[in-house]
Amino acid sequence: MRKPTLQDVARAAGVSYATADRVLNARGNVAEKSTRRVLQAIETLGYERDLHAANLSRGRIYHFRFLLPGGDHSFFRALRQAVEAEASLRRIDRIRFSLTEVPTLDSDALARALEELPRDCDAVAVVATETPRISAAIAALSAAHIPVVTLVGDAAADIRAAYVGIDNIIAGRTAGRLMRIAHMARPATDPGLILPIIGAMSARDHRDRLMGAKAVLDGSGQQLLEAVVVDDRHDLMRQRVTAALAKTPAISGIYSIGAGNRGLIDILARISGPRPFVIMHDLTPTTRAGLESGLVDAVIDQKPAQEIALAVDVMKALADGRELPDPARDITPTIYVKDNLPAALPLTAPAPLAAGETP
Amino acid sequence: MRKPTLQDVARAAGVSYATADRVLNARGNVAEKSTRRVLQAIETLGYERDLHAANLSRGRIYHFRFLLPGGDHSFFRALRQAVEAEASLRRIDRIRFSLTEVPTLDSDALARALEELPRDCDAVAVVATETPRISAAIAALSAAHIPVVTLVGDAAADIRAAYVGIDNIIAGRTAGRLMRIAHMARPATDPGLILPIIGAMSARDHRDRLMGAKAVLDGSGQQLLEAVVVDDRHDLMRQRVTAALAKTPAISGIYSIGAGNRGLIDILARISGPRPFVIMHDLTPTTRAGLESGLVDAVIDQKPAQEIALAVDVMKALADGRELPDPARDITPTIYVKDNLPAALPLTAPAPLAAGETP
DNA sequence: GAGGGAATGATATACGTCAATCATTTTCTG
DNA sequence: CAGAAAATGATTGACGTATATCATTCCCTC
Repeated sequence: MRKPTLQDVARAAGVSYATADRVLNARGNVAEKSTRRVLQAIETLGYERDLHAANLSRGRIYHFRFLLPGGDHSFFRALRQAVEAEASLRRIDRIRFSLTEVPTLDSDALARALEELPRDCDAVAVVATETPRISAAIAALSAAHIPVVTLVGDAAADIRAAYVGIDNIIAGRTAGRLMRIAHMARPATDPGLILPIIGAMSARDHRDRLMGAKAVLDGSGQQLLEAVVVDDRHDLMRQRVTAALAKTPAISGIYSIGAGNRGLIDILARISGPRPFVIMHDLTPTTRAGLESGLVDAVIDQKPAQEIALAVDVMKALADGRELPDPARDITPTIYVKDNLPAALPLTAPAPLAAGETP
Repeated sequence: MRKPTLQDVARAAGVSYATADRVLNARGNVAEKSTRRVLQAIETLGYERDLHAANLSRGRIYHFRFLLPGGDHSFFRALRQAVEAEASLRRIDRIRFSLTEVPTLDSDALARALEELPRDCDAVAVVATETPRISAAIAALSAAHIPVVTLVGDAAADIRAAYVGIDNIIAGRTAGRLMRIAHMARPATDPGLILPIIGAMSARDHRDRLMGAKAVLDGSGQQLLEAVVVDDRHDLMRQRVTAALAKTPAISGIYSIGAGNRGLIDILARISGPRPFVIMHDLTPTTRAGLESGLVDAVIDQKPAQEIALAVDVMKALADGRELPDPARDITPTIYVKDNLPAALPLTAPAPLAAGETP
């Protein structure tokens, strides 16, 4: 009862191995009748090509390229580290990675990087924004049979092969929901004031989050103040949020949509008396410390490591022409509170392997 | 710059392929000097055995056995479905699964199943409870070089090879934290009453969750009432929780620790006026509907599909004698609210493959 | 029914490893 | 130093597929 091989298929179809191979690999010069008989045999035997044997024979090594924003923002650093981690895990699967850093928030630089990308790879993953030039570059890659997976931020849906990342409107809605929960016991006469803090209004993901939060808070009674813009910078965060708190002392909730949270935590630490309910994005050393110290109440995370792992699974499936992996492993915004932070410890120590011992 | 093969290693070590093979596969009859030179060559060349070629040569097919509770509890059904899903995904990796259903909550039956388990597999995954007989059975399997991975519930940590699942104390703490957040705006004179509902006090996971919640709520002002025990049954849930609500109308929060939530949702739907803040466990059709309708405020989930996927990764790594996979993909209790529910839709439709087209 | 192109079969080599055999060389022991 | 034991080298046939070559057979057309 072992798995059928192509030999078995050929025998069952009453043709030679060579013909079965010609059908399987679409080499042409096969009579329609033979093609049908081979496909029929594949069907009835439940034949599946042994990918590992095939790749071994071809000497194939997968090559996946990542185009990720550089710079020292914690989130992108985490993404890049996740790529390194996957690289060492997947070497065994004959997968090679290339990681190119692109200037952050520079859509022309990204477009150029995509245009100049060497066509020597099996798939590309890129943190995209939606501009015509970038869309054109992605379409060109697709035309060259290099599927493009968008990561974190999406491009036009009909061009890229798949998007792996959270929906930022949903992330914003989730934050809004937590705000409602934190405010639900307040008296109707004082439902609460919520201050959103944003990196830039031009950033699509930030706008989406704000929009999502607003949608959930509408009609809840809580008033959403005008967003403070801080350019993802700690210093501007300190300045402008301090000013906002001075102007509106009754603020009962803060939703920090982008980065620069170190500045916000400094401010929170100095507040005496009741602190507002605070939600931040992305689990970084800073936000984690904020949760642990109790200055931050919730962090909404997109699990960069899992995102990269899923992206690699998707790219592999695309390269093999297989179905895309289980959507149940899809990325949804994760809520971290003080108590469900992931451990920084390994699962369990591996059993030591004696020298020369074979698995 | 292709990957070095064992031939390359042999050449570099100045020995024949046969000797290098004898070292790599610990076949014995090799001089210590040769062993050293080969290991040295492996080191300097960075040689890694090509697992796929090796398995092809051996004709090896991995065989993993799952021992999962049967019955129609949604959570265990989800676990079993996840195994089926992995089975079809991993067939390509030459992994075969066997799934045995064991009576729920019957530790003797589980122990027997473990004792009688055919020794024809490469690893076992089991939803374990901690009894001496089960521990002994697991130890026996380990002694027979069959690593055992515990799932959902752990056994003695020094016997099993790895545990894949959430920490239920942490899950309980997370629920407690959400309760605190939902109650944080209440006046000090009326901090709130919280009703825990439990399946059975004898269930370790339920006890742990309750303990975790209690730890976080201690000192918060909210009073944790005595737990109502409902045996994970809808009918008892309806009866006893109705009674509890009648007796203590001021209940402001309900923490349902186990199953039987269909009964609870029936009750909640009938409440007119302000409803208590409700937390349940495990995303099932029932709890999902509860979230969507607004009767339930939060669900704490352990992501069974991901849990199974991680367990398979772990078993594969154990079977290959490799390091265990990235702990960053570890399982932490996930908080679902109305707005961050996972989509039931696929990631993206796969590109259609022309007849006979080769990937 | 001959000629020509299309279709098919037979066969070989390679991919990297495992597992085995057999001949040969080295090392050890008394 | 002989003889035995240990170590090594050389080689071979799997595993399932890819890819290529060459000879043969089939079918269509004129």
